[in-house]
Amino acid sequence: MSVTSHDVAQLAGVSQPTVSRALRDDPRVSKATRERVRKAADRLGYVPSDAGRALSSGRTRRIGLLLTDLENQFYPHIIAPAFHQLESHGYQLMLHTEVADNDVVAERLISNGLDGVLLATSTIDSVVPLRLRDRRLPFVYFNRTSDAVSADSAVVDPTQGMREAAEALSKHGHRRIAAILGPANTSTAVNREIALREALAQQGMSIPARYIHRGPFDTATGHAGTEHFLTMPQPPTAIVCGNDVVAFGALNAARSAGVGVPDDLSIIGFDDLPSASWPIIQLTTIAYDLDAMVRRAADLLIDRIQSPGRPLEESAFPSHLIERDTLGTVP
Amino acid sequence: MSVTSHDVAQLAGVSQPTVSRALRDDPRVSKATRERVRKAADRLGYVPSDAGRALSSGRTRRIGLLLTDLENQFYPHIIAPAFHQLESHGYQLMLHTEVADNDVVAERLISNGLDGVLLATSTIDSVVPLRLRDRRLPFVYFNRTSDAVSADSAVVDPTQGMREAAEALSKHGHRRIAAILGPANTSTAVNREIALREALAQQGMSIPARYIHRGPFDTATGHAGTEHFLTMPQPPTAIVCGNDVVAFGALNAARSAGVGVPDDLSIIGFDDLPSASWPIIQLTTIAYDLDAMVRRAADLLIDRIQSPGRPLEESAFPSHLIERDTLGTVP
DNA sequence: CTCGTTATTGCATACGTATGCCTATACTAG
DNA sequence: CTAGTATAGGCATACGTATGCAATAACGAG
Repeated sequence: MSVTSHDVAQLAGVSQPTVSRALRDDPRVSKATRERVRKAADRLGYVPSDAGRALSSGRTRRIGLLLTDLENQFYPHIIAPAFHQLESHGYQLMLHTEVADNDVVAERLISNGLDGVLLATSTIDSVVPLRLRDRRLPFVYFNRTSDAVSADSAVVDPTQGMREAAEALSKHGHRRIAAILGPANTSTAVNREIALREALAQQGMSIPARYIHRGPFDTATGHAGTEHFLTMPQPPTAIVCGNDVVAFGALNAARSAGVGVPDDLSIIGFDDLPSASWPIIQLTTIAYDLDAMVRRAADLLIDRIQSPGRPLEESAFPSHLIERDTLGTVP
Repeated sequence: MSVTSHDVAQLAGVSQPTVSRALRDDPRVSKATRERVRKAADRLGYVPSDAGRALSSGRTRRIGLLLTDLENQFYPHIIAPAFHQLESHGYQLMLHTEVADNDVVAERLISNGLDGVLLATSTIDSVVPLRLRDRRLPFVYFNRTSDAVSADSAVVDPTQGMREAAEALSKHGHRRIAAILGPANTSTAVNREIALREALAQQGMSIPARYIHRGPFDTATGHAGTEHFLTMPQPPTAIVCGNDVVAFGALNAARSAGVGVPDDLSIIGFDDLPSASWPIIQLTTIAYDLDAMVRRAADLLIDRIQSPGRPLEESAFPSHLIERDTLGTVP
């Protein structure tokens, strides 16, 4: 049906292995033959089969990216740089998402014959890292980590950003501060909460339990949490959100409720997504170099694939506050 | 290294082909053996290799999705439903993006051994459809089409939406109407322009050349176009945008310039992305059922794979205007 | 008791590429 | 002139699964 390296070999008058070598610029084939093979391949429109390659070489030059869900506005900002960074190293990206059964995910990752996996999703209790380790399938934690299995990682260090946020909140006179946090079984949610509490403590403040709302990192969570806070007899004057997407939900809830931002309510995000700096949004948020973080994760993974024995590398990216229009002074 | 069907066969005391059949519920293997094989497979943690399967069966159960770029805010809304619809049919999704050389893209699609391709990107002059046709690789046009090669397609019919937009604009007293359109080599941009011009003509209006701005379907285009219009001695009172992402750019430009929307300027989008209906945005836009369109495209493709001979199916999804807060009355 | 059937399983092989090893040729050094 | 050494290419085979066909066993009918 389709044209194979054997067809090319026949046309060029060489053996199939020579075709394989010629087209991959193996030094063992002479310049003349290489040219002849190339010409034949072009003429037949030969395209090597990844499946054949994978089976024979044991490598696919494909890398999996595991996300919780694709709907989330945060993920495109991971997918794009990951795709390009991997592409520049000659790797292709395969998307995967969590499904109900954790083991099914692991099976898919394995059956795909991936050379490595970027885990951008792992909850603390996921079995995926275990399964991957058992298979000796290289992987890197991105954004989140899991204590169960150690691996290279690229994450944000929220301490500096949260410290600056706490200082700014204090300086603007905020005392009643709420937080809308991510799921308790994600390292990101936990780390940000810890950093936030410590930073507030240094300012002599704290968050009471009633000012805490938890949920997935999406707009619905931000919306629901903010709505809830606004019905309180003494609503908070500021809300620190688990990430920008949550903060967008908070902004929407405030607008719907007719509550002015930042006059009546201040909102702080985390991630500094491109849309956070849009003139119509101008979200005050904690920023870090997301693109660089993605690229680092990709590089770590490729490096790990090529030298499985090298020591673990855990890189944390610093964060800082970017003040825009959603943080105001308490009257 | 990894466990294969041979290992399972040995443990279960059967031949390798029997393992293959047993695990795929082939009726030719007895219930007893099937159970024995399953047990052995579980015990060894056997996971079949996609590469082996692909090579042997000629099918990969993988489908490619070709996009122009991953940065664009529009694409996540395609990727997610496509991913899930394909998954529900037992197919996996592979992302691909256009790169400088058109032929390189086609080669990748081919070498991947995909069972089919969703073309969400094809410019009118792309060679990709030609290459795919030559390889007998099934594909479906999504959103855009190309005249060079006919294939199943799922697209928006903008006529009704544009008609309603023109009526609404007219009713609100707009006479100076501008448009920020997509690239001239995309069918979407062309179709929307035609529909818009016809609809305006029915209202006795038209768009002068100086009120036309063209560029990629991104926020930068919307921003630049709007900035440009606003510097004119007689700026338009309304801008119809090629899609919502462009409209977001327009909103930003207006805000930056201190121009009120909709008091000084009305803006209309196209797509009705989830964020268009956010309280803090409230974009007036032309809507259609994007999710259904994606699912249709996926279904068409799978159907085409299974019955290559069936007649062509071109489905157009109707559109309509959704009035929100960015369309106002001219003073 | 024999023959035709059906139900199960195994055998052989194909899929397309990569790679270790051997061979043949040409070339260099002594 | 010979032995040693690159250099270039071919041969054989492996990778893991699926599948057409043959083989065996079990079984019932006559």
